[in-house]
Amino acid sequence: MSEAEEKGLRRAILDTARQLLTTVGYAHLSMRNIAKEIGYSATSIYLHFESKDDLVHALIDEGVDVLFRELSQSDVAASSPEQRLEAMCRAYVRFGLERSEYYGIMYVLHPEYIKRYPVDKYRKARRNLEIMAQAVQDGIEAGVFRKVEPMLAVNLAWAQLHGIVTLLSSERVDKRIDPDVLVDAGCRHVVSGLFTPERLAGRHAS
Amino acid sequence: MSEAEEKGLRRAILDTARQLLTTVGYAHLSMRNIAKEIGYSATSIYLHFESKDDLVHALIDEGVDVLFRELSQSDVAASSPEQRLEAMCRAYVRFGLERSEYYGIMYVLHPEYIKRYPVDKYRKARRNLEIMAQAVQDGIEAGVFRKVEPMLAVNLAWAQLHGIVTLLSSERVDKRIDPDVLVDAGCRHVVSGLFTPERLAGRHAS
DNA sequence: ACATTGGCTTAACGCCGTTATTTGGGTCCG
DNA sequence: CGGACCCAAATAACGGCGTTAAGCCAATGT
Repeated sequence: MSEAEEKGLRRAILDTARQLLTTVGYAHLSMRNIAKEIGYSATSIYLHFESKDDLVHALIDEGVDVLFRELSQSDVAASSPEQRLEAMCRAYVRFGLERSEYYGIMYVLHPEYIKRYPVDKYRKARRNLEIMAQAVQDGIEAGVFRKVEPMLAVNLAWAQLHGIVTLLSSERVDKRIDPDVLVDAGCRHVVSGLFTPERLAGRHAS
Repeated sequence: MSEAEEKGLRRAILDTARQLLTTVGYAHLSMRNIAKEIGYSATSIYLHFESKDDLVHALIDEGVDVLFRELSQSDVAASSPEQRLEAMCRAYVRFGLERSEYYGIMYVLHPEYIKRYPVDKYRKARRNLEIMAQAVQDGIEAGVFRKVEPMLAVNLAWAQLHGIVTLLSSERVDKRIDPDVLVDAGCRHVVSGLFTPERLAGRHAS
């Protein structure tokens, strides 16, 4: 429409698809309803994306950037390594719960539904773990964290946060559990699991 | 076929569906290919299940039972509360990775793809967390675990294990991370996160 | 011998992603 | 000016999906 004329159909398609992801979800995202929304025929989308997977890959790419930006902000906003790590954990969960249109296609969609995205994009996605790994590394060097393998520690942290995000957003967690409390416990659990025994002794102070 | 004649079509449908889940995955599980496999027309399935969701719910029900059985076995096989908990964590991950045909529909399939299953079945599914919560409770009473809310602790543990299972089985974890090492670290992390400071001091001994 | 049941089939509807074909207006060149 | 060409966009169509409606036919009961 107006948006299409200014910035091109490609941009309008992506925006409409992202909006449909939030309203109807991936399961009901179709080339035909994207097309109807922007007032074109479904096949016109194929002039800008070679397949639905290709379109979704482009959205994943955007999501990876958005997440990286939010992690970066949390990284610099906090001072000590452990505060930086915890801040990034909270940012990750917030992203997962609030930008679920991105999170779903980035990390939840099972690979059998979609072609893997190209190897070069993986490199970019990996930055989102590496920025957290750097905080772990810094914490180790500062003597606050135990001497662990940073990438292993970060993958474990990732699994914890990812588990929280997916269980909450798929509404599998019992209603008697307060989501905020769970998220809070998760983020602190991730950080305190890295503390040295000495640093751990004063845990209840934080 | 032969199986169908002995135990009824319903059983053959469930078995075929489960087998197709392992071979082609949920995304390509269809009423038509289940039917083709057992030599009936697709519409015959509707004589035994009112919908595809209904069929999958029946499989979820089976999966819940299988998981409960495996958790129970690990529960009694170990002695101390912390060993029981860790054994159940390992059993959970093993179930998630080895019986992924069940795990996918039980815990990964996004609710938008399938109708929620009935409330009474939720109760049964909750047993799988409650049996782990009991080990936490016992550990607290034995003075080995900190005084936490058992259901909160278990949901956090569940999130950790669920995250590990889903990231591994969707092949999102970097190949340089050894899956066994990750699982091992995860299970120990879950348990050690519950230890009292005193018990934690001797952590490296275990 | 006829009516009724019930297990099973085929036909069909409206979706889906995708490909092949056609339309139609604009642009460039002789 | 006229015709060749291009290209964005549309329509038609294919094979797949879950599901519903209608029909078939052998076994059963009376």
